[in-house]
Amino acid sequence: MSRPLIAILDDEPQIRLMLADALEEAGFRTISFGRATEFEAALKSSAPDVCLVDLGLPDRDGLTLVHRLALESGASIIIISGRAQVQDRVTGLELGADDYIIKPFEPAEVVARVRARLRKARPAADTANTAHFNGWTAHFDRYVLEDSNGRETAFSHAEGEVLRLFLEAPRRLISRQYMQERLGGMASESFDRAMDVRISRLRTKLGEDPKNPRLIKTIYGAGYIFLGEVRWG
Amino acid sequence: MSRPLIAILDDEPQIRLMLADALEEAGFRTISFGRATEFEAALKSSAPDVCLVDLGLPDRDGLTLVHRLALESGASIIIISGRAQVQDRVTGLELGADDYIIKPFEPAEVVARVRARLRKARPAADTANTAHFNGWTAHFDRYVLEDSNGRETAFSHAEGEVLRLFLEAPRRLISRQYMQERLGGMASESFDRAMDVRISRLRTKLGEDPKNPRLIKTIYGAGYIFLGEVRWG
DNA sequence: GCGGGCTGTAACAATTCGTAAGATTTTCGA
DNA sequence: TCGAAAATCTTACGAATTGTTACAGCCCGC
Repeated sequence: MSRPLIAILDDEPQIRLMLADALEEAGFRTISFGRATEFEAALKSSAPDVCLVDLGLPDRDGLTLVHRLALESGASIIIISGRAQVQDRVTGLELGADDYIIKPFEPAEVVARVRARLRKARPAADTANTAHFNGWTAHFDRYVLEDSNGRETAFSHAEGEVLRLFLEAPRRLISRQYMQERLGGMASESFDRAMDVRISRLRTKLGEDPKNPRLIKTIYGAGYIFLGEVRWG
Repeated sequence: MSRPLIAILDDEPQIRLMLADALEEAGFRTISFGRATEFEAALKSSAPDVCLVDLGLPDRDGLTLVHRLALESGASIIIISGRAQVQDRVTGLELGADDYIIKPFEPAEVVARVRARLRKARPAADTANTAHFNGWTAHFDRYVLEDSNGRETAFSHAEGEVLRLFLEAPRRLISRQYMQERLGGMASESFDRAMDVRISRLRTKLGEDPKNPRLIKTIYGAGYIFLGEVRWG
C-alpha cells in the first residue's frame, strides 16, 4: 500500500474539496462522491482504505450505508456529521464506524484521524494456497480438503472458489451480491440457485449438520458468514 | 481472549470509577491506575487490549507515555483529555493514539469508541460472542441459546440482533427508536409490529411468563428494559 | 464413442420473518 | 372507579428466501 486511497462521500461540493485538498496534500489519493449510489457503484471497481462518510445524504440513509460498508468492506469508516448528540455518535460507532467527527471540523484533525486508522489497518490478504481452519486443511493447489485425521476429500473448482471466498474473510458477512461479483456470474434467479447448490455441496464435504451448520452460517436475506479460525500457509 | 481488558489511567478517582463502571457493565474487564509509574509496572504482567489515557498526569508527561505505548505495546490507545485544541488532538493522534476524546465525556460514547477499537484490532474475535445471564448462555457464533441444564435452542439472526441489543445494555432503557436505528429498519407502523413479534418470539425462547416477564420488561410508551445480570465471555 | 466427474437447472421442501387481525394491557381523563 | 384510546402482545398465515435432491448437459481422457 504505497499511497492509500481515501473515499469521500458528502453532498456539499465545498466540503468534498476541502477534504480532498487536505488529504492529497498529506500524500493520499482521493475519490469523491456526492451521492451514495455513485459511491456504491465505484466500490465495485476500487477498494478504498478509508471512507469518509457524511450522514446527511440526499439519496440514502447514511447509517444504513455505514452498516453495510462495515459488514461488507474491509475499509475503515469515519463518519463526518453535523449531528452532534452523544446518541448519534454512539449509534454511528455501534453500527460499525471506526471514528465520528463532528462538523465543523478542522482538516488537520481529519488527516490525523485518517492516519490513525491506516496505522492500525490490517495487512492485505494472503495469496497462499493452503489454509488451516478448525481441524481442516484446504489445499487449493491440489483441490483437496484434509480433515484432522489426515483423510482427504477432493473438492471441485467451483467449490474451491466459494471456499476461498469464505476463508479470505472469516467472520464477516459475505453478501450474495459480493459472491456474484467475485465469481463472475450474472445476476439472476438461476445464479442464486447455482450458488445454493455449491454451498450445499461444500457443506456436505465439510461434514456440516444441515440443521445446525457450524462453519457456514446462513444470514437470511443477507448472505453467509464463515465462522472459524483461519490461518493461511 | 473472551473478555477484553481495558486499562484506565487517570489521576481523578471519580473519573476512573465512572469509566470502570461503564466498561464493566458493557462486559469488559478493567484495571485502573492513578499514576503512570503504577501503570507501567502493571504493563509488565498484563497486556490490555485498549488503554484509556488521561494526558494530565502528575508524575509523567502524558504525550511521552502515549508515544512509548504506541511503539512498544500492541494495545489501542485512546487519549482522554481536557485539552480541547485542535492542535492538541492532532499531536496526540500523530504520536500514535488511535482516538482522542475530550472531557467532559459521556461514558456511553467511551464504551462505543472502545468497541470500535476492538473491532478492528482483533479481526477474528471482534466482539465477544458468548454471554451468560441468569442461568442462560447465549452463543452468538452458533446462534444457540443454552439453558442451565445445557439444553440448547436455536435462535434466528433477527432474534439474535434483538437479544444482543439487550445484552449490551442490561438494566438500561432501550427505546424503540434506538432499536429501529440499530436494526436498520425504516420508521413505520409496520416496523413496530415486526419488532413486537421479534420480542415475543425471543420471550418464548427464554421461557418468559407473558403475565410476568422477568427478563424483558416492557416500558409502556418508551421501550424495553432487559433485567438480568450479564457477563460476557 | 464411452464413462466418469463436474456443474447448472428444475422442482420441491424447509425455513425465516414480516403482516394482519384480534386480544390484552396500560394510561388517563371523566 | 370506569371507560375509551393508545400501545403492546400473540397467533396464524403467507411471501420471500434458502436448502436439497434428481437429472441432464458438458468436458475430458481413454
